[in-house]
Amino acid sequence: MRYNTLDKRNYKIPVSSIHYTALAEMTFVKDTYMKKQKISDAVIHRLPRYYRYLDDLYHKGVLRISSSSLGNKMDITASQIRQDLSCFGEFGQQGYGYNVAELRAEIGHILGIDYGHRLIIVGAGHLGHALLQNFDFAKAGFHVDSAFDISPALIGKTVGSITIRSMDELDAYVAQYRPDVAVLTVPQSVAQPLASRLIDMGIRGFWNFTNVELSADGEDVFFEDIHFVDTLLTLSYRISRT
Amino acid sequence: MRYNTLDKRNYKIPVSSIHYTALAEMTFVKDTYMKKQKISDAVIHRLPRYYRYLDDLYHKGVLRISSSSLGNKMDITASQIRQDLSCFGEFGQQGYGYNVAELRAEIGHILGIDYGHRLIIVGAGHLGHALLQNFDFAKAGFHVDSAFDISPALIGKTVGSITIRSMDELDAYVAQYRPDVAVLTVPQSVAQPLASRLIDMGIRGFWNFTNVELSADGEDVFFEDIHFVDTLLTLSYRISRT
DNA sequence: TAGATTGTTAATCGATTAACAATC
DNA sequence: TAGATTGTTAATCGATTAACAATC
Repeated sequence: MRYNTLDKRNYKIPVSSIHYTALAEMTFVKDTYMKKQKISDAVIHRLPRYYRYLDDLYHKGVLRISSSSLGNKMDITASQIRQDLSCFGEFGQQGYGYNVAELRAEIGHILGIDYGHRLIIVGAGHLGHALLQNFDFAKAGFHVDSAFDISPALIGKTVGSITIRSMDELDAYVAQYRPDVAVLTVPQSVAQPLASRLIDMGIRGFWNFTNVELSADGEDVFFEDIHFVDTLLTLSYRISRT
Repeated sequence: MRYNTLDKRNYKIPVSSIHYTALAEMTFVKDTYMKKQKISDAVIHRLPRYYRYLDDLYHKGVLRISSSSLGNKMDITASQIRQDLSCFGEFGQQGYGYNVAELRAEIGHILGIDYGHRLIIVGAGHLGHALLQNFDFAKAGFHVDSAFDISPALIGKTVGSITIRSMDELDAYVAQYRPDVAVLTVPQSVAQPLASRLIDMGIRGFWNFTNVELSADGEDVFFEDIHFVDTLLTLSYRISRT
């Protein structure tokens, strides 16, 4: 059922025969050689939103949906949905639309939700604490391995099922358990040196809650920044001119 | 010194003679009538980042900067910076560049940082609490007026200088003090009805930490969403394919 | 089957980058 | 002054939308 268009002559091979990671990065050209097909940031940033809407439909028991009715709900064009999805494969059926459960699973898979990523929380102050208490990491397919802080008042404390460890144990812990992602809920001043240290230890993903932009020279590292101030300023801009 | 190009013939009038709010929304056309010149979302979302970099330079004591050196720091083109700024006026000087303090102040002004916006925090659970404790609202030009919760365990408690009020007092409070923005740190299930209620009471800006998209039918209301799950899924996507 | 809806190609629209005259 | 750098117009690039043959 699921096929992927591979070259200009529309020669198709089953998606299942290609490793998924590779799929998003390549497309075949006429001579059947591979060539990188970059997925634009605009598309990538829409994927979680697609997932959110499909997950909602799924839990409401909706079985199928067309690009046009999904577009209505999401306030985007049906064309955009079909164009976006076509970056990753063919998930629909003419005359029918998309099977909600199937498309939800496919997009979840593209997002890596079923990969079993593990993360650590570095900085267990109010914000780190709030994430530990409230945030449903499993919803994004993540498992919280451990949390770290320098404060003696916090070390040893248990939040949910997680016991806060001393920062002194960080290096040994990362070396042994090799988490995929570090959540940075530390003061700004220590963010970059800490990130550099974690990168050296092999961590390649950062969920960065500090208000600084982090850098990793040359390495294959990804930062996802939550810039609270920036979003609040955007809101300030909008309400200031009406 | 600061002028704004107003029509196709490059007739210029001093920026100071136009009310700032209006400036971003209009441009003159040949017949000198006003016409809306929409500032694109792409530009708007870069403004806080410009502010952040300029604020940093300012605090480091840097007096002037050219678009090309700022572009180097920010990893964008000098063209883009000049193009973006030209939406709002002329802030530089040929052969010199931009005065850091002046440009910082101008962009701050465009963002409404000096407007004196007031906000309330609705939901004083872990996340609301963390924001009250840690977040420097003043940095974005906001003042926290009050916080609200339904939990008897929280009502009456003081966090920093803010005493948490009962949700029962919300309507009367908003009617009397008319805050500009509401921070929504409440459970998903109550987010939309609560937002609708606050919109009815005249609130037009929402800093939304719930994972649902809110709607305001027809009204002139702005939502700035912090979708934690979405950003974490974006990170998941990126680390899953390398 | 006929109607609906896909995936994809082509057309359009908008955003980014380059180039350059103006001028500090 | 000469060099540097702006603001702006033009060129390019990329993203969105429209259109439609394929087909369930």
